[in-house]
Amino acid sequence: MNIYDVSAKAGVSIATVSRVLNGNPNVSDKTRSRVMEVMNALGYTPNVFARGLGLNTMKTVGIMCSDSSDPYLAHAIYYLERELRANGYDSILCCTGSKLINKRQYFELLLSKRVDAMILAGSKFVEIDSAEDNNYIIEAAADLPVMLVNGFLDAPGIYSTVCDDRDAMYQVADRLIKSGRRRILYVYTSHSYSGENKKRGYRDALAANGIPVRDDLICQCGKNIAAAKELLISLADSGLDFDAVMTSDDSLAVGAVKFAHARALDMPKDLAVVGYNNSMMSYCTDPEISSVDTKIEALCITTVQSLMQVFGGGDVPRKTTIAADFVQKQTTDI
Amino acid sequence: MNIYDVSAKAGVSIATVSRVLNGNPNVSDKTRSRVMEVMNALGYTPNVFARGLGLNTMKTVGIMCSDSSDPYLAHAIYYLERELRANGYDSILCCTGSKLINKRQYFELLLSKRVDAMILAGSKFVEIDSAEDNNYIIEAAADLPVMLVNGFLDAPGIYSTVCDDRDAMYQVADRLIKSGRRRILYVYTSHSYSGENKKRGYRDALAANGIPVRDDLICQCGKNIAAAKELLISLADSGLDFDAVMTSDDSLAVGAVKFAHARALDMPKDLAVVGYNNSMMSYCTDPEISSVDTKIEALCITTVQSLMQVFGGGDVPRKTTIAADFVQKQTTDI
DNA sequence: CATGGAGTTGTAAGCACTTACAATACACAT
DNA sequence: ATGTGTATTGTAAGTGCTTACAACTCCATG
Repeated sequence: MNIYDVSAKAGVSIATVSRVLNGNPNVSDKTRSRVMEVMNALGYTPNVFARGLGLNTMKTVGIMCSDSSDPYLAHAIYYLERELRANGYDSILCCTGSKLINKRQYFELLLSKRVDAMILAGSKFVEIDSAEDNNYIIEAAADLPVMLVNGFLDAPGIYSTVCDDRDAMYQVADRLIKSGRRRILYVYTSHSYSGENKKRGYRDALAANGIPVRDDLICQCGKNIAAAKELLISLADSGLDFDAVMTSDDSLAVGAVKFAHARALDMPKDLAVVGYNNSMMSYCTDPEISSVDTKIEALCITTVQSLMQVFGGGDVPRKTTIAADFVQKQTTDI
Repeated sequence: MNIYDVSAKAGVSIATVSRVLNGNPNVSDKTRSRVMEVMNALGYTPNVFARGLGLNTMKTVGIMCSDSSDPYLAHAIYYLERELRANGYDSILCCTGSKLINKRQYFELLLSKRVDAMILAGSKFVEIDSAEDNNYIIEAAADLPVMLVNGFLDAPGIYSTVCDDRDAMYQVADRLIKSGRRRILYVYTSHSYSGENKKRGYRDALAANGIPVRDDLICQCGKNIAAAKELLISLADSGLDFDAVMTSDDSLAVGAVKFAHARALDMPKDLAVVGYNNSMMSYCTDPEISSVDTKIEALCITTVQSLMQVFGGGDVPRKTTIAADFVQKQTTDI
C-alpha cells in the first residue's frame, strides 16, 4: 500500500497525491477530495521513512531529561509530549539517568536520529562551572533549535523558558521575614542554574531586610527525605537555632517536617517549612507543606509554542521567564 | 555526508560500506577497519530514513501510557526507555492522558509511525468489561509484537508481564489477619485487570481464614489523598468499625494516614495501613506507610527482554508473572 | 596449468516519498 | 479563432540506504 496504489485508484499522478498529503494549495478542490476519499477507503498512511527521506524532517523532537521518574521531570515530559503531539510532532525520549553520565553521547545519539529540535528538560544539563562543557550544545544549536526547560544558555539557536526562581525565593523569604522569622535555614540540593537563582533570591531578601546572610544557615544536602531529616537533627544537636526552613525541593521539606515531628515542634508556630515544586509529596505530610508552584505546565506549553514559532521562522526571545506561585498550605502562616 | 562520501574516501563500493554498517560478516577485516576509520574521521552517521526505507524497521518501539506523571508509570517509562536503549532501540512515547480518551486513535497514530513493537504500560489499556473494545489491540498484534506491562490479554502476538497482585494482596491480608486484625477495610481506585486481581487476593485471604467477606468493607474511591481521607471519615462517622486499611494505591494509604491523624488513632496499634506500589509518597508520611513493592524495574526489564526474544524469533510465554515484595515500614507490625 | 570453490566486492534495482520543471487545460480578452 | 496568463497536473530526478545477484580474486587441488 503506497502512493502509487492511491494514485492509480484516484486516476491521478503520484505527484498530485503527494500534494494532497502535504496540503499543497495547487490542487483543485475536486481532485483533492477525490484523492482524500481514496486514501480513506484504502486506509492509507504515508510511510514515514520515505517521507523523511524526501522532506528531511521527521516531525519529531528529541526530549532529553536526567530521570523521568523524578516527579518534576515526569510532569514535564507529560506536558511536553502532549503539546508537541497537539502540534503534529512526535517526541523521542532519552533519559540519561540522574548521574548524567555520558549526557553528551546521549545528546549526539538523539541528534543522529535526525530530530527536528532538541528539548533539554531540567536545569542540570547546563554546566555553570565549566562553560566549555556546554559547547556541544551551543554547536548543535547552529544546526537545529535547542530548547531549554528551566535552564539558560545564552547562544544563538538556544531558547530558554525558565521559572523565575530568584523572585519566588525572594518572595518566600521576604514574607517569612515580614511575619517575624529571623533565623531562616536554607537547604538546597544542587549546584545548577536554577539552584543558584533560588539561593540568590534567599540572600537578596535577607539583605533587603537588613538581615545578615549567615553561611552556617545555608546547607547543601542529598535530594532525599532521610538525608534532610538527619541534616536538620545534627544541625539542631550542634546548637544551631532556626525558626524556618526553606528548601530547594519538596523532598527536603518532607525531611524537615519529619525533623519537626521528631522534636515535637509545632508547625508553623515553632518552625515554618517551605518546599519547592509543590509536588504530590508536599500534600502527603501532616501538616501539608507550603510550597512553590513552579508552573511546569505553563513552562512546557511556552517551550513548545516558542519552538513552533522558531520552526515558522518567527522571532523568538532567547529567554522567557514565567512567574512562580507560592502555595500556602499548613506549614507556614505568611 | 552520505554513504557515497564514505565509499569514495575508503575506495570501496557503497555496498561494502553498507555491509560494514550492518555487521555483515562477508567483509574482510582489512576492509572493515579501513571503512570504520573513514566513518570515524568523517563523523558519519547513517540517515535513519533511508535506512528505514531499506530495512523497513525503525529500531523504535512505541510506548503508550495513560499519564507519565503518575509516579508508577513515570518509573515504568524510565526503565523501559533505559532497557530499550541498551538493546539498541529508541522509544517514542505517547501519553493518552488519564482519561484514556481516544486511546485507540493514539494507538493507531503510533502504529502509523512504523514502530517495530508496541508497549502498553499500565493495566488500564485492557478493557475487562467489554472484550470487543480490545479488538484493535488484538488485530495490531497480528502485525507486530504488543507487550503489556501489568496487563493481560490472551491473544497471539501479545505478551504480558504482570506483577502477582493477587498473591501480594493475599499475603498482606493473610498477615494482617494472622496478627489479629479482623475488620480489614479494602479501598481501591480502578476497575482494571490488576485492580480485580488485588481485590481477589484480599477476598481469598479472608475466605481462607474463615472470615466473611463483607461488601461494606470494600469501597471504591477516587485516586487522590483527600478523597480517601474523606471517605474514611464518612465511613467512620456512619459507625463502620475497622482496624486495618488495605489500599490499591499509596495515595489512598496517605489519605488513610491523614484520617488516622484526624482521629488521633495510633498506627499501627489502633489502625494498620497498607499502601501499594511503595512509591515516594509512602515515605513522606509520619509514620511511613508499609507498602507493596511491585517490582516495576524487574517488570520493565523482563518486558524488554521478552521483546528482544520475540524479535529474535524465540519462543516467549504469553504471560510472565513476577512476585511482589511487601515492605514493612511503620504503619503495620506484621 | 586449468578448475573449482570460497571469500570478497561491485552493480544496479528497489524502497516510498518530494518537488523542480515541463506540459497541459482552461478562462478570458482580443 | 487566437493569444495570454493562470491554475492544475504529470514526468522524472532525486533522497540515502539495503541487498540480490553478478563478478572478481585468490588459492588449493587435480
